[in-house]
Amino acid sequence: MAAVKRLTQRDIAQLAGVSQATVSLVLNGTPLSRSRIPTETRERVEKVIRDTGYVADPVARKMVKGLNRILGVFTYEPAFPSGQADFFTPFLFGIEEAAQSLGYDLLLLTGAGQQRKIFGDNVRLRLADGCVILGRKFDNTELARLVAGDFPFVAVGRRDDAGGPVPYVGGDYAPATSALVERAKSYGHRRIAYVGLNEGAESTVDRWYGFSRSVGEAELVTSIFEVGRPPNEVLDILLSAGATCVFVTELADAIAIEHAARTRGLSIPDDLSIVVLGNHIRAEEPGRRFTSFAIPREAMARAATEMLVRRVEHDAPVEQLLLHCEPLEGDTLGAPSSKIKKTK
Amino acid sequence: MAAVKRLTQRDIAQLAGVSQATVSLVLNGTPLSRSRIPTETRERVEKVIRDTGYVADPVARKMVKGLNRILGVFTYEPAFPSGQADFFTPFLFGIEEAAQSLGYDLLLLTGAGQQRKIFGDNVRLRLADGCVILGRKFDNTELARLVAGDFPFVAVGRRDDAGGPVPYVGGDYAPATSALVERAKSYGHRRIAYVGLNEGAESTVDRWYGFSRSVGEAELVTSIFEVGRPPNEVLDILLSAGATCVFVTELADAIAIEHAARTRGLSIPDDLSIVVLGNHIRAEEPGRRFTSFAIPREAMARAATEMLVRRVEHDAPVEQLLLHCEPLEGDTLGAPSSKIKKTK
DNA sequence: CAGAAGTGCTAATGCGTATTAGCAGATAAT
DNA sequence: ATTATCTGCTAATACGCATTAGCACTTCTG
Repeated sequence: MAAVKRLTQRDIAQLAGVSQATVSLVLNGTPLSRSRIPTETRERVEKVIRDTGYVADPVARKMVKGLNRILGVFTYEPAFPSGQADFFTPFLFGIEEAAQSLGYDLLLLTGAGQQRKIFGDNVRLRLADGCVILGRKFDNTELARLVAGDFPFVAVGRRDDAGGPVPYVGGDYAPATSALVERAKSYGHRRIAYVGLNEGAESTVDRWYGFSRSVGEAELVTSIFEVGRPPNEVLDILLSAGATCVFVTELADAIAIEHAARTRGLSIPDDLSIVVLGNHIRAEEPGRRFTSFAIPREAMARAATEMLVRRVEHDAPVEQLLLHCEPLEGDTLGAPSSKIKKTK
Repeated sequence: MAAVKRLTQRDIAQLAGVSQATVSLVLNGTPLSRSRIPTETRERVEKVIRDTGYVADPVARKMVKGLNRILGVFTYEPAFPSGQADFFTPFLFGIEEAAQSLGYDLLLLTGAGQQRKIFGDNVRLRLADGCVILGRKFDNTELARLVAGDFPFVAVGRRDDAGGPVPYVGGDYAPATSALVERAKSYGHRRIAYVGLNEGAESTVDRWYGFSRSVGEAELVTSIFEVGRPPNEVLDILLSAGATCVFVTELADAIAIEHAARTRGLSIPDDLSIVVLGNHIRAEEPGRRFTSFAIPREAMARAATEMLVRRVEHDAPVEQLLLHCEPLEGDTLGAPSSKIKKTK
């Protein structure tokens, strides 16, 4: 309706019959300077502020102070599309929760266009005091620039050095994977397979590292370093290699393999144990519950947010934190059937 | 680590032997003013910029330009908790999509505590250029203040006047409900019931309005204006009233009623048709698909965001938009069985 | 009763940029 | 030769706020 003219401190000052400086002092004066403003005046100003709903312009504030009590959230992939929703939602929830309790608002950076870049001509990121970065795969050039620069940020998920240590909070996938391997071995599995990528994103590498350091040479019977291959084909390879247990990085693959196996009349876990490395999708999925480990997404996001605030407020040094991933019992890992054992 | 002093245009100017104004003009002068700077000078400045890696401080830039290109998102209920997730996620997705394509970032207001108020002390809504408001039920006092004020906002969901017309984008529930009633009647239903609230939130009122204007006096055999009543009790009432078809506003109630009916050996839709007024939860729910209508949540959110930007950028007048809700075929609405027909 | 200390407030300044008005010199037009 | 136009640049200002120095006045101190 009326012109989109933002209220300024000058307007407030005029309404309250004081100067702009006084308004500013009322809003955020030090206890020292505050004591020089009598209660009467302060209340008069505060009333006008309340009545008008005035809030200091964060841009001007940022110009002079540097801080805004706003945290940026940058996601390399669009955050909400349904496909990604189950992946990002817990993170966003955790970030929101922590931000709220720390008194920060969230600036969701929409990535402006097709290419999501932190450093575009839209460096709007800097409006925030700092930034949480989400995504399966990061742009390493940008990460290096961030590390080199002086803008506070924290990554969710472990990141390799990028011209310096990257502050992050991640899931401790390697030991979690190792633990599952040990569990499989203690069940008697001696012919184990791996299906999934073994390089690329750090999270992938960590899983493979944890797996390979616990599996002996003799025990790893086959590995399929790709995702989304036709399940029957995968199953053929597994069976002909005599695998009694398969570790799968992607839940979707695990589901497909399990389905294929059942179709052939195989029993799980008797004829083939399946272990998934991380609960990628909602846990309440109906039907079979895969043996896996939990990824504490909300806790990771909360910790990352708190770490970020530490960096923003106290210029804290770079921290790197890996959170424990609890094993999920599930019902797809068991002792191999004696029949298969014999064929070995 | 130590706060390295950012390069400013003044530094660039000094290095290039020109004034700050010239640097600014080189960076973003109009073709008009640009033509007044000889190539030689421009290239000298550009070289310095390239060599130093200077980037204009976006904060200062915004300061002088006025708008922040930020849209606020205010939700009356916390947005992310899993219970609400299915309700809010499509909206957030739509908002994000539209904001992105329009070049806006999103400021998620974290609501800071238990009571969510727009005009609280620490709600810094006004950081944004405008605001999208989400929620099942609004605070009418606040809405009135918003309407009276000059802060651009758009509500998602129809809203009654609050001291003036409220700009909104909603779902057109009344005709969608009417259409389902007509469909039921054309199947031969003459004894129809209604289960759900009929007053309160606008969306509720619209459903009841659409229902009651299409159902004749004689056809409405009973109505239960409450939610969450024990399903067996509800079913008793429906059956003793001789209803052949029941309209339910809450999916949860519909599920409960359907379950109770099946338990008693009733067949749906033969013995009892069930119509749900709106797909409140994810459509891909396994099992029975209720006859209902689709709520175009993403489209609503997109339209609301676009409307908001229109208001922010061009000071556009208040608009009110209701989007069509497509009927969902489902399999819980069919012709009443002749047996029941006879009992009538 | 002079000086010190305290009180209540404001003018002035700077943050880094975009933008406008306009200056000095050169060239063209009359 | 005088004015008009163009060229190449810069000074000055505004954006909205936080912050410092300090003014005018009152009250206390010795």
